[in-house]
Amino acid sequence: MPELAEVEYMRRRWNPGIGHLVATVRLHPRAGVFKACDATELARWLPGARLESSAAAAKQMVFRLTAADAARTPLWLGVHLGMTGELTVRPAGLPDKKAEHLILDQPEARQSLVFSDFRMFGQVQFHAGAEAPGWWAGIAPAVTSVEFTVEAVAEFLRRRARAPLKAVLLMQERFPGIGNWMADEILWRAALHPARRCGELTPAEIKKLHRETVWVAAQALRLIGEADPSTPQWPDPPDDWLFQHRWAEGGRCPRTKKPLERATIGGRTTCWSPARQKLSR
DNA sequence: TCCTATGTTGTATG
DNA sequence: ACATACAACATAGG
Repeated sequence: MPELAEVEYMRRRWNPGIGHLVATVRLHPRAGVFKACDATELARWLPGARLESSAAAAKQMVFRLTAADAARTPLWLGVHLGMTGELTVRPAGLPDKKAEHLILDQPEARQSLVFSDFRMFGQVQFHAGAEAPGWWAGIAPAVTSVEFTVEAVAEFLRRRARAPLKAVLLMQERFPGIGNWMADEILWRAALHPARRCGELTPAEIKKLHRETVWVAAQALRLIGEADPSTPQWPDPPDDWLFQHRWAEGGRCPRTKKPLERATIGGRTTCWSPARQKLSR
């Protein structure tokens, strides 16, 4: 279920593995999570490699390793968590569990790095070589970066004038890392109805949308992304966020105290506060 | 049994 | 070619 900040939190789960060798790799090559890569390449390159560093961008993580060959070939191990993906570090010797698709054993550190995903919407990616692979280098600039400008958002909305706002906020090529709950949170804070057509926003509304996108992403990264990754679950945002109320039966808007509404918009379950977010202006 | 689920992609249609 | 809408993917839980 992870979006931008939860992905960052999950990336840090494997931090205890950095600086240690991967002695063996265990995987189930027929699992759907290996569809986007060649599982035999993983099995060939990872044994003997050292985990050097990791990074996250949007909903994608990359783990950088150096191979055991004479050339110390740089390796890029990508993980996308899909809906139910999870990373854990487990003390060596404990039994494998169901839906664990990729296990990197680090006996030197008496631990294993585990990627599990029971629904298998997640994906493992892999590349050997100095060049950054497309699945990593091609990710759009972060919404917290200077490249994410009001003008870029305005242009993007203009080209999708007839689509509902909610659908467009989920498009990773402009809003990398934004998922279902963040999109609802942004629209609620910007006081924009999720079904509004992108083409009918005023410049002031576009500015507000941009500002709240940056704010929600930055705050989520601070509250969730920087939390202690050894806890069983990442922390939820505070009570004055829509997040805390959007699933509850009879949930109420934390600002207006009026009932929230729910419907499928842009193909996804969407929650908004009718008292704040109006369709017509 | 039917419905839901914090994601992405392929395909059909406009 | 581009924008838009939606089924499909696989599984568990209410």
